[in-house]
Amino acid sequence: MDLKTVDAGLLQSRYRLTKQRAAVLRALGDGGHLSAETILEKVRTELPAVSLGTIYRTLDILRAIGLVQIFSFGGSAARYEAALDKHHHLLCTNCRTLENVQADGVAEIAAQIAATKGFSDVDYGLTIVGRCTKCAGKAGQNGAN
Amino acid sequence: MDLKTVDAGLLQSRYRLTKQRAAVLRALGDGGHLSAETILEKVRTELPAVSLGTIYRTLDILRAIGLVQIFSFGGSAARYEAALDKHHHLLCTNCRTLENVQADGVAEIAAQIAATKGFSDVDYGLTIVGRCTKCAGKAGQNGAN
DNA sequence: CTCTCTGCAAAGCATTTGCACATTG
DNA sequence: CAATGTGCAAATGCTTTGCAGAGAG
Repeated sequence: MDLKTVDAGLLQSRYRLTKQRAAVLRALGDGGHLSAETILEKVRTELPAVSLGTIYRTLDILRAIGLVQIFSFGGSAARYEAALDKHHHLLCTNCRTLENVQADGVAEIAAQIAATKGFSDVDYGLTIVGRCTKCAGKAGQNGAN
Repeated sequence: MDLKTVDAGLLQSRYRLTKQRAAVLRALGDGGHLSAETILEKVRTELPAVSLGTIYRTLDILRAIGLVQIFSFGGSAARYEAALDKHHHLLCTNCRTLENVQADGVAEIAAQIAATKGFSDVDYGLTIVGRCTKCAGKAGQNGAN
């Protein structure tokens, strides 16, 4: 993630650019899908006193500005990622690994449905779940929303 | 939902057919997207002593058998519905109303991506979020996973 | 200087679980 | 009967919040 964009995003907003916020964005810069807890650990390597509350508050702000995207799936902790390109998610229900994928055509389908129903300010997300190659044996879970 | 299917589903499984489980399925029969709490209220009209723990345990079993589908989105309580046809979800981020929609072409897209990545036992779900006609003014949320 | 942010600790909710008793097959 | 399910209540895990002091602009 481009730090100029990051700082600009915060500065242009009504929010202040603090070292905690910059650190959270830096933690997400590597492109992973991180839980709040994991982000806390990463941020604490530079700022040992940060609290989990601040992480959550920061992530919420960054989401509001559009710099961060949340992925939450059934029960366990939500995962956060830098909002770069539009993409979809491929989740292994066994090892819970999450991967980004591109999917042509979904945008049109979603836009068309939304238009039919009179929705505005539309966003959409396709989540594909299953067993990844490494987890190909084992008991199965159901449902992808 | 067809009760013959329901009972058969439970009987064919290794699970017992208790009055609580039948009642939960009946509560979902009307086709709504219900929270565990709402299901509890409905079930208590016939079985006043049922506990929330039992509702959750039952829903989990019914999901495992494939009779029930979960929809969970960012933070708030999950919603459960009878698993009838394959469909997708249209969610108003303001009033949180949830509607089922059909979407041609998504199955193929998802199957193709899953195949490329070597996934097995695949399921997928498209969630479209936005502001419904009734909520067309107001501040906006972000992200659809 | 003023207003916003942070750390801390406590609270909040949704969901899960241990245990003794009730029920099913 | 033996195995499984249930109610109750306590526990858990993730996330949010109130407050007093610290920091940004």
